[in-house]
Amino acid sequence: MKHLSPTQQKFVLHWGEMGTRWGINRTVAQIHALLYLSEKPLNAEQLAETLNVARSNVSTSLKELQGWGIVKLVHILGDKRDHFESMKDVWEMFRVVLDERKRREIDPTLRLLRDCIAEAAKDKETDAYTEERLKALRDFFETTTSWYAQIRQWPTKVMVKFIQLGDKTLKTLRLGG
Amino acid sequence: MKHLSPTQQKFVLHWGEMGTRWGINRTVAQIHALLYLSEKPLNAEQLAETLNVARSNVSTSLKELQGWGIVKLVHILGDKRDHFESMKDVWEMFRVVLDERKRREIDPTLRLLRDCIAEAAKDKETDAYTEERLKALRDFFETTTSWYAQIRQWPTKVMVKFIQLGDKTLKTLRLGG
DNA sequence: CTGTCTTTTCAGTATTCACAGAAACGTAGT
DNA sequence: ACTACGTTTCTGTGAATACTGAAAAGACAG
Repeated sequence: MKHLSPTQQKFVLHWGEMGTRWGINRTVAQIHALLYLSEKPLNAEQLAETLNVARSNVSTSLKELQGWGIVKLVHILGDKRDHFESMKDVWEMFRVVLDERKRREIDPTLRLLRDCIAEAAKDKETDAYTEERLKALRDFFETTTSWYAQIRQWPTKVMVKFIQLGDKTLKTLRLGG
Repeated sequence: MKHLSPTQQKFVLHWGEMGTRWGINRTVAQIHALLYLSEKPLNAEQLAETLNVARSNVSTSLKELQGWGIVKLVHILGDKRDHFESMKDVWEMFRVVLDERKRREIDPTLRLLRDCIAEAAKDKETDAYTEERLKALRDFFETTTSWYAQIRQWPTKVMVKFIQLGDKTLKTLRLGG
């Protein structure tokens, strides 16, 4: 690493930008991009040098990536420094990120919706229409998360096959059009 | 509106919080929450008062929500002020948001990946491994977006039925396990 | 136990982002 | 064209977030 080809730079910058759009710190996303493109695991110093950020910054970003579960610490023979590598299977990687976002964001939202609906049923302040809207939202999240919980277990190969069927599933499942 | 029930407040605050986690401005998300819960369209002043934010802020936030396509301007008979209402069908709402995020973020990413891959094939600086990783990412986005393009057209009813099948689709489609 | 190398924590600083308030602009009625 | 009401744009301010550099903590070899 250390100096990146223009192509690699372009990707790393873009990935960082995408990160910010989805609520991920730019540097965190850039480090992830770098590790994803790298055949060999990299250490904190290499990352800091390549991206021109402080090592402390790299350290916390790596912690965050490990927290997401898409980067892990590995050791290189004869080198006592920690090295890091990204998960390389794209499908698996997105599955892991989805799992985590579900756990951090969707599940709490579902809990809150249930609480709100229970409260709304009791108190007189909250009008019926609001209650109805909250229930609609809850139903949506319940339906989609339960679906996700099932299909996330499928092996990647099955998943890809399924996805590639696309529209055709409609006929096979006789869901009408 | 003007004063919200504690339940409504709880939801509006949470929705705002969720917004920030997904790269949406907090106030924008709160306004959306309010409109979603409200049976009647609201005007800018009502929103500003209820949320205690400046009208100018409401104005820009409403523009943003209209840009996303989940809030629209309506007129009330005998009132010349603009009123706004949120889309109420949750499935449709998420479909619209997904469409928009695809357009703004996924599509440009896909274009960039294709560019990078084309460049990588030519220049000697970018190693083969990087090229391979970029192709894996591109394949992922191509497969998933083309799937989405097909299923997004399904009527909500069909969609819900399909989702509720969950795991069962596997057997019916004979995709093995 | 000591010295060296590495990672982590922390406090201060910089940058980015959100917001308020004022001014400018638009529109419809008279 | 003027007025009244509403919307949008713009600039300065404040808050949140990201980042750096230094110090502390940890690991290991000798």
